[in-house]
Amino acid sequence: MRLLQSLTRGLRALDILYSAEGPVRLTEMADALGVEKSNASHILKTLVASGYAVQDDSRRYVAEPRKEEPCQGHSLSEVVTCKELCRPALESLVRETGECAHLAVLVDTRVWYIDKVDSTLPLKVDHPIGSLSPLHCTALGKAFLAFGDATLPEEKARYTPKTITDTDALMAEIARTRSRGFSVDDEEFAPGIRCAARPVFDARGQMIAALGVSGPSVRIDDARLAELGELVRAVPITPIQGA
Amino acid sequence: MRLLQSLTRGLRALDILYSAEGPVRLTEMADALGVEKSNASHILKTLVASGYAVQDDSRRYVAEPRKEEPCQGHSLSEVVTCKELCRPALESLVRETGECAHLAVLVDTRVWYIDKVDSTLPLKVDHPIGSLSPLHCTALGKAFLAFGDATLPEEKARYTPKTITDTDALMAEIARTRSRGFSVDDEEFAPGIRCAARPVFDARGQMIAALGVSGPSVRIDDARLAELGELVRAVPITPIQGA
DNA sequence: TTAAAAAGTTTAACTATGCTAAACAAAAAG
DNA sequence: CTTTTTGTTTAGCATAGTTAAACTTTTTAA
Repeated sequence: MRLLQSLTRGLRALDILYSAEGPVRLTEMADALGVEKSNASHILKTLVASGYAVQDDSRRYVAEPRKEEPCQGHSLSEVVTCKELCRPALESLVRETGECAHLAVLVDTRVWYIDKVDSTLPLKVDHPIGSLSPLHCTALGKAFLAFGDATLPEEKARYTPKTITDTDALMAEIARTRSRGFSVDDEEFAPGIRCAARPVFDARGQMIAALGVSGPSVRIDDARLAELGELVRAVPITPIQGA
Repeated sequence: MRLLQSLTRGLRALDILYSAEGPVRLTEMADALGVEKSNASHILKTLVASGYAVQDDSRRYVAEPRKEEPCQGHSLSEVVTCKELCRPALESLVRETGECAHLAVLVDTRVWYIDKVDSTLPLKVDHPIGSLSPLHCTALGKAFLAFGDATLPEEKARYTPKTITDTDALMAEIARTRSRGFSVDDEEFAPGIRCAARPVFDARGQMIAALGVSGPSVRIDDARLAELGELVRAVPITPIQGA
């Protein structure tokens, strides 16, 4: 086995840049690597040319933060910020529709309810905050399937006669959701409950949450469900600042 | 300026590994770089030797995730797993003590309540799930200050006459908390409420959540508070698997 | 301001390094 | 078991990478 000297040294230089407090001088680097400064210069220039480092205005070198995936998913901080920014939207939806509104985020293969505003009517839906629901039979879950990067679960449990358990049928439903701009749940998770939901995006255009309105079927016929969908879709949300 | 060929190629190989879906075969890499496979082999071996990649059992290469900060904080998935694993502890504490139990995670400068089990008694504490509270005057927050990596907030608002707003006094309180093994809140956030809390750690030994029991002061004298603290500290929690 | 020193870049030239090619070894497929 | 594919090692030559020295630029000192 033949280890490549210049590559080994270059990677070592990268290590040094990563673990350094601040910017690193050429001479320091040459000393640290135990090579001539001309050589260190070539190494560092190569790191810069490959996008692994940058040279600041005082000619010192800094490691370029790896872009790859800044971390998969959203941080707790982003999620809470989103929750707080979506609150007014939830409240105004409840005011306008009389039905309750929910906010949820994607966690692996389920949605996690992180906020809600209750309906004031005596007959009402109540998914408690902190509860988790499946993706394939809830409006919030379908929003993640249609607009987020959730993957269709293999297992699709049946909760009601209306639950869509066929993969192809669900794919078609998701395609419809995309073109419509909002997702619906027509008594697919719990009998007597209908729901319409939309995606909420972060500053990078990544879906971070789903926001929905749900109520009892007795108050929500097809026309009303479409109306709720449009209202949910149109409700203004303060843009979430990039992290 | 002289750019180093083998270093440039090595960094390009790293890029390919980082952006690849799964593990990369030697031959693919050689093709992608436009070099002989023997050369690609040397490059990859060098990346491995420098700790930038690893070779799996089927001899394919994967980029080693940059260790530095594996990502700050916990993922939603870890948090929900923790919540579900802590549920039995919350329930058993409520059964044993008659008071209510809460679970919270750290979000920036506040704690976020993500689960609770209510007391069955008519006079009870109720921090709703989804709400956020400050660190310096709650038992859950103090647990993060003492056992987690929360930093002491500059602004320490006064909520009750007992709220500790002096930095030195709070530091002393945190030191006491560390040696005691659990934190307490003696009517520092809301009059008439006392609370005892403990940290919950993940597989890496990082604090992920705080778990506490709280009740009305009329039922909780100093001796009872110490007793609750010991109960909270001793309650068994299923270890959280590493991510 | 000027001179001296230090830090960084470029050039030149030699040889050790890192390529290609080919042989060898080890898995995987048939 | 044989064949094919994939990965590793070896050999040897050409060149990429090293050192050393010249040259620039920036910083420090006078």
